Amino acid sequence: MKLYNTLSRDTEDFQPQDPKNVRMYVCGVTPYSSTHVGHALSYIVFDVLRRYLEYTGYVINHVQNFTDIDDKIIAKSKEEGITENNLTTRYINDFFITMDALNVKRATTYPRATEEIPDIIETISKLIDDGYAYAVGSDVYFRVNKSKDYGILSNRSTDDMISGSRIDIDLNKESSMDFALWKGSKKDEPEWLSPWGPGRPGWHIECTTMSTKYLGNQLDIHGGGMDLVFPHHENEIAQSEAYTSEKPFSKIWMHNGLLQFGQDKMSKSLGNLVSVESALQKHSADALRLYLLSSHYRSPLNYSDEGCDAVERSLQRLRFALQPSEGTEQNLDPSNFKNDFLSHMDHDLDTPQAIAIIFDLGREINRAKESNMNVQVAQSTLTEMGAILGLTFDTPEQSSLTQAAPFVDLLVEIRQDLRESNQYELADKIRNVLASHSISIEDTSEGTKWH
RNA sequence: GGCGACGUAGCCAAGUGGUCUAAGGCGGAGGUCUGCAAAACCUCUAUUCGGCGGUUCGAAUCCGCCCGUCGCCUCCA
Repeated sequence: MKLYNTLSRDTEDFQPQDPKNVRMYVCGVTPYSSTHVGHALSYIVFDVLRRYLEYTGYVINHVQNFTDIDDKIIAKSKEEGITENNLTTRYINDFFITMDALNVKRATTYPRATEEIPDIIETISKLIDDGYAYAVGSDVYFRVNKSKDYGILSNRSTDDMISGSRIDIDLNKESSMDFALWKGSKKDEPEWLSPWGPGRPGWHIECTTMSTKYLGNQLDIHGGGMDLVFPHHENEIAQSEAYTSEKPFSKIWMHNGLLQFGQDKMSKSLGNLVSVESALQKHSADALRLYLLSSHYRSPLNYSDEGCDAVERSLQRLRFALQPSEGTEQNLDPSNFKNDFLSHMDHDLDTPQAIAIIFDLGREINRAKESNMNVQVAQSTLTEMGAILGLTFDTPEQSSLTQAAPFVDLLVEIRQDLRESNQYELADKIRNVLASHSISIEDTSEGTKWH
């Protein structure tokens, strides 16, 4: 399998250190607001990567963190008058409920920064001992100048960064590039005891501690959104390689393109977020997933309800293709479709092309059904390919209809009687009335169906 | 100022130098089926890939310049 590596800016053959097991670390969320469709994109992409790697025989150790302490979390909990832990636990639960609803497989381990403080302190201590970090009062900073390769991931030089910097220069730091590993606590802030005084970990260091602790010094895949390349992942590389003295920290760095909304990026600061919860009220999980996978994972994608609606309509055709069929003529052989599907997945997770194959097979099945062919093998292949993309092909539940079902059945029955006595005007009236309640009628060779 | 991405049909969106007179989806037009529909299926819907040059036997794909859109450099998936 080939994967694009942000580090080399090129597509490379994927070869984990261990031929059977894959160590994958995916940057998780900072839990202080509802899970939005941008998160969904990122985690669905890595879910598909994982499903595909598992399909090809690898065992995946997938670690995903929660950075459950930072400035935003502190501010939000103050605003709501609850503890930081209450706030983050609420949104971590929201995250799990959302991911389950999207059929995203659970990671192997979900470490939380606040539960790893002793290890984080140990990591920082070693960095200080080795000369990579220094304390100023109760703050600790990483000494960027000591990292010769700094900028290797985001392809920028420290000189450029300093000259174009929008950050106010902090006089405590040796260099404006240095970043905080430990932040001494201010008034009314949560704090943990440390050799440098009470405080909390800075952003970045938790990932170094957790990834090395749960996956070892070198990862096979490290992933996250494109917006994490700088400074987060750049700083992780600097810290981690300084800490372990091993390079590279991760063999492959994968970054998904960011979801746009209208003209802008969807982001917390712009406040143009669409929560997954609200998206799932309008669209099925399959439709949302298929929509997000319909453009390549490294391209930006513009989220729209219209786009999801279009995908929902297209899904209906696939669901139809999977309905049981009694064909007895020769088998439809799906092996070419499967081979094409897999070769597109092999090519840097080319889900748009893979999806095109799924639609090709769906059409082929429907065509074969009409000529009474046996399509069972082809149908199970279609289901299998869908499963690699995390699609269930489940028919969306119309829960509001279950109570009305006996009445709809009755109307359909009456309509059938009317049709048999050629009273089409009344029959069509029933159909129109049902249609106005979003219930559609289909007269098939096996009787009338409604949904 | 630095780094990077993208510009393909009415819309969304692939495209791994030659099988690209460019996948797939939505929408649209016509047809088969049907009492009529719906669904499904069939046919059609970009001789052309922002513009201009260049490399090559050959470019949507590589290189340069220009125009336009966006992202990162500050919290972010």
